[in-house]
Amino acid sequence: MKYLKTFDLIEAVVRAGSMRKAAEDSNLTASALNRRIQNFEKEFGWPIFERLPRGMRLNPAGELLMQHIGLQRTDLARVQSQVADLSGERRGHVSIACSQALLPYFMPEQIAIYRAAHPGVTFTVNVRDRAQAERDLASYSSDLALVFEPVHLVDFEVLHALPQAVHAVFKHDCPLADKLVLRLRECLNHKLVLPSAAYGVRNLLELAASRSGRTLTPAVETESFDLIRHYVTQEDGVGFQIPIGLNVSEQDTITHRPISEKDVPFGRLLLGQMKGRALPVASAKFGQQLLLALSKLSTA
Amino acid sequence: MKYLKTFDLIEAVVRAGSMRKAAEDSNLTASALNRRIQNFEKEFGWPIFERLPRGMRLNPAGELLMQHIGLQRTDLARVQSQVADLSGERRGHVSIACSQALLPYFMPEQIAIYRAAHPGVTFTVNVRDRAQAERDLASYSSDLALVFEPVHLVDFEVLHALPQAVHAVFKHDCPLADKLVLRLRECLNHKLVLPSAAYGVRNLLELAASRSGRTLTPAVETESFDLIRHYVTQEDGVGFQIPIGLNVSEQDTITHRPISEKDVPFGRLLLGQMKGRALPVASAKFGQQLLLALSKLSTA
DNA sequence: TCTAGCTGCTGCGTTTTTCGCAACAGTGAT
DNA sequence: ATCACTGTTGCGAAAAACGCAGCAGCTAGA
Repeated sequence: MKYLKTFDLIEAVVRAGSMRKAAEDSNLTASALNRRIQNFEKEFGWPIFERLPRGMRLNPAGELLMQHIGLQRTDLARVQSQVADLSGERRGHVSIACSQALLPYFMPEQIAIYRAAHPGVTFTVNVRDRAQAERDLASYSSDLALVFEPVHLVDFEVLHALPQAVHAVFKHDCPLADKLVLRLRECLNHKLVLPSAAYGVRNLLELAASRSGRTLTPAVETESFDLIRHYVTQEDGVGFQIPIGLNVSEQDTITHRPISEKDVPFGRLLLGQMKGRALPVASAKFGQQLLLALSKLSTA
Repeated sequence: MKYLKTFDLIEAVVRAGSMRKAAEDSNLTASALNRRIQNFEKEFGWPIFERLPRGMRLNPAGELLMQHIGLQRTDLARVQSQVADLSGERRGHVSIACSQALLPYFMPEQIAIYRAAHPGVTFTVNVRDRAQAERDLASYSSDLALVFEPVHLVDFEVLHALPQAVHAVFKHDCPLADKLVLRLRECLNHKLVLPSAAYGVRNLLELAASRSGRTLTPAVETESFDLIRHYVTQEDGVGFQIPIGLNVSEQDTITHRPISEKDVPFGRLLLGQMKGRALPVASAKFGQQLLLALSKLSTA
């Protein structure tokens, strides 16, 4: 869109931090870029950059304008997506921010299902912890979010909530495998492999432990859920995850059991979007598919 | 804003119904306008007008685009309003759709209060019935709505709800004035001056009448609340309104009494905005003022 | 302290885009 | 058939955007 070029240039300046660099990135001379920005500021009524000896930085007015630009872009994408949809062809792009637990099985399967029906739709999957995911929605850099136990919940419109028990993960020959439901104290006697503090599972465990007067002393602490699953096969440890990130096909090496709700409360896996925002067709439809899939999981 | 000129031209064509007329209105030649629209359609990817032998009309894609244009405009206004606000000066514009009952006393007073504090803020007051008011919000042609008993309530975010009893209005020497609270059947024996069917008061009365097996046969039916108030002084009739549109200063000529809630249920005067929309600063602040004023009324 | 290197900014000639004029093809009512 | 009206297009002129070169201001490093 040509009429959006000024906005592109403004963003280029923000990214580059100086006009001359931004001009190079945009295949323009600094003078032309300078004039465009100055003209825009004149029209807009206020300067949007503060001029520093080492370059340019957005001022508060500019920050507000960037929000507008983001909204404007995504809304145009939504319109074009809807138009494409009523023209018969389903095109578009879906960007979703989701927790790490969804990466191994759930999201690949869901995306494959959707793309089988609509090959013209492309996807961006952003791995975000629960706080970052909400910021993603607010800045329009993700259309949907599927996260475990989000933090703030302002501007987060919940489309579906799936309760998930925290599961303990261990080698299949671990004595813990004998029972169908575990108590927390049974697990704490083993070597602990825990996700780091930003994650919802860790949060739930910390709460539960402190309530029973104990502290968690992990042998291994990591941001990678993958590492948790694999480490317990090395050393006889116990990891913790939510079942949507676990699968039966691994049962030959590792297995998992839920921890009693009496010890660790259920967390909620939330599917949501920016409150009040009209999503592009592709994202809205994919959101509906996710909603259906999550509903099936909760009844199963 | 120059970069919005193409959108202005598109709107001009929609309004005029043909390019040549729109070109005149926009101080342009038809050829220049024609090219701009064609170029835009090319960039946009789809035609937005259908060409008829007698002019041009929006196609479905164009209708979607118009939504985007409306949103885009109002969001820019919001940003500029916010920027003006953080620059210290409170400028901006407030557009509000409201029921007729608010016109004589409530809105003038509230607007005067606000403008006394912020002389830079201008107002547009659109008189809309309860259905039109919601369409106004959805099309971004009004920021706020203050209406009695709205109909659909989709996309209508309620900021405050003020219960209002239906009041009977009559000359001060009417025998009805003897009691403090009236029953509906007492009023129906007089000549009725009723608002037309689009209004909430009429709706509540019709429901109440049919429930008691009676029908309303108005002597005068009108869209003007003003006329209702004044007609009852001519012929000894009974009109119906909500108290927020009535005032003590008229007590020398006409007076009013509430109708018992047993007969006619309370209606709700709703202050609201488009769901999920971020309002310009001036509109948001004025909405807060209205909210406060309505709260005082409900406790008084 | 001086210089090299970076910044944003501006006058001027050139290129690109847009515009106005006139003419053309198609439709519908008189 | 004529007339009025529509949208559309070729072409020269006006306007806007651009590139080049050079300006002043600041800072880090020799």
